[in-house]
Amino acid sequence: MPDTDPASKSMEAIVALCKRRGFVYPASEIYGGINGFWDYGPLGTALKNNIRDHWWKHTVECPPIGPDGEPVSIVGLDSSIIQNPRAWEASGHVGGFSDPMVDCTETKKRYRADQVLVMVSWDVEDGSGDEPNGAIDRLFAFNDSDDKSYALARKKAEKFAKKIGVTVASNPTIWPLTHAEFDGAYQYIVGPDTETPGTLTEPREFNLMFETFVGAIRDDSAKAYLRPETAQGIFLNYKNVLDTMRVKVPFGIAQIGKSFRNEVTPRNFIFRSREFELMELEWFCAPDDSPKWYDFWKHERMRWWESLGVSKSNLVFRDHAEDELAHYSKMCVDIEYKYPFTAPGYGELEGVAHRGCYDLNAHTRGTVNDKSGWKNEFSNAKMEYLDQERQQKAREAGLSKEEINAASKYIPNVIEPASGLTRGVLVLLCEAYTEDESRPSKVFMKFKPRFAPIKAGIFPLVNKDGMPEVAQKLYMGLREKFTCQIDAKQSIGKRYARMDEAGTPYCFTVDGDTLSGGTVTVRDRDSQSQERINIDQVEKFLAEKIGE
RNA sequence: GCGGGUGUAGCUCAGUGGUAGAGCGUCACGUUGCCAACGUGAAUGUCGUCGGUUCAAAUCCGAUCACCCGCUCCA
Repeated sequence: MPDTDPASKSMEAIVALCKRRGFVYPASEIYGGINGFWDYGPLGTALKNNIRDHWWKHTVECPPIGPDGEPVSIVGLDSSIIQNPRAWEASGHVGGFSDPMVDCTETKKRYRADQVLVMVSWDVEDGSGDEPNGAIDRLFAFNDSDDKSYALARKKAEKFAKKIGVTVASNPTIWPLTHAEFDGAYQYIVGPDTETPGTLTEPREFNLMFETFVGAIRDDSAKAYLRPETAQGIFLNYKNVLDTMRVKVPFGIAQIGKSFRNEVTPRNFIFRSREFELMELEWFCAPDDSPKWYDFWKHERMRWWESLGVSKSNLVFRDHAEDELAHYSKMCVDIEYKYPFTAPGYGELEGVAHRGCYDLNAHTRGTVNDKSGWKNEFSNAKMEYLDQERQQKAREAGLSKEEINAASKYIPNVIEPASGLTRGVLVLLCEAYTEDESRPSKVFMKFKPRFAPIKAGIFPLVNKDGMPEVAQKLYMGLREKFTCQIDAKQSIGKRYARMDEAGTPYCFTVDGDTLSGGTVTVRDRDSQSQERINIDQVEKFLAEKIGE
């Protein structure tokens, strides 16, 4: 029985197979590659498209039944990668997406500048008050919301205070490292994990958005950004969709597309790359309905991943703690997969976020982004929604005009299931990779038939006695409906082995009995067992297996 | 961004200063009677890249790029 636990699989072996069989290549490899970018080969592209099409079908074309028993309403969109840069100011990405970082030159540790606090040891009980005390030229930094780090800094401060004959206040003043008072005073600051002052660098900006220039002139007025997520394109078109598509809240807008993040450290094959593909659904609903929909999409999305053939035991939910929520998010849960490089732990595959009314509000004129401080004086969109069903009910209930408005006018809340398509590819590759010493290829890719890049191999057992002609005829009939390959070269075993590594679920072999009795053998990839079926039944057989 | 490791054919790797190699894979021809069979033949390399030392560099030195591992980061 082959082992299905990702913990037992080698990432290097999976990467090697991906290269060898044409799933994934390093981008611009003949020039030495480029960090954080990958090209999808013929089989990888097919696998990616199969996952993408499955998502689109189950999200847009044939969406699930909602919690109230009614089919949910979702429309598709394909927005531009480059948008007006003000969109990214409003969304908070230009300000909030670039966290200033400080490095410790001694310990080589890196901290987010806004998460480092400094104990201002001027505030000692020697009566100096707020006046800087020249005798005390050492400030002790620690990590925000880390009690141990605070205790350590305090201990260091007390030791130093004792040396110079003062005591530290029981409740010392604490300022963030980003406080203007510390400009040019870094030589006095002792980092959270060191004893010597002056090892922290000035905060440095790490903007994760790729910049480009629109038009021929490369100045700041022409600066634009490659989108770091597809979601904003949906929010920018929310009004357009509402005005033209006869949709009403609750409804969803779905989009699949490339996104770009200038990651500090791309790592782990295609898990964290700088160019990747997202499948995002923005679900708009009334604020008081939002918990119901959050819960619905959370479980719906897990069901969807399971429908790809991913083992339940390799998937988990992980609810975000309050302090790790993004600036826009009220609640967030990740669906995580047990990747070989995270096992026995799990790594992110999809996030389902409750974004509240943050995004629609952010694109409304007059809104001030609470993270970046950017004031929106450019948008001309009003995002408030009039819920006429609620309005009608409120009227019938005989409520006052104010009460009717309160009940029926709102900025919709957003539930966002956002998954990485390219991470889905990685998950299926890891999930399918199965070592089996007993077979010639030593390894096979156990894709669920529906997602396999190649659905069937068609082989004449030997290249004579009319078998190639019969195989060719079978192939010509099948190729219009299924991606399949005919192969008459070399030994039959070698052909099976090749198909095992490509993850082709079924191989049909034309042999002597085909010529006399009209049957072919079907070789099953996973069990390696064979059965005979009538050559006329091959198409039906495949259709049934792939539909499962 | 920091530290460690690796880089030679499509893959796995050998080759420690003196003519660029093996196994597997790929391709062609022959053969074939169900799991990488066999025979014959062929293609595939600026030894990651750039520079230095040397009569001579895959090999020694420096830089750089990419990948892997550990930190860091991941709205």
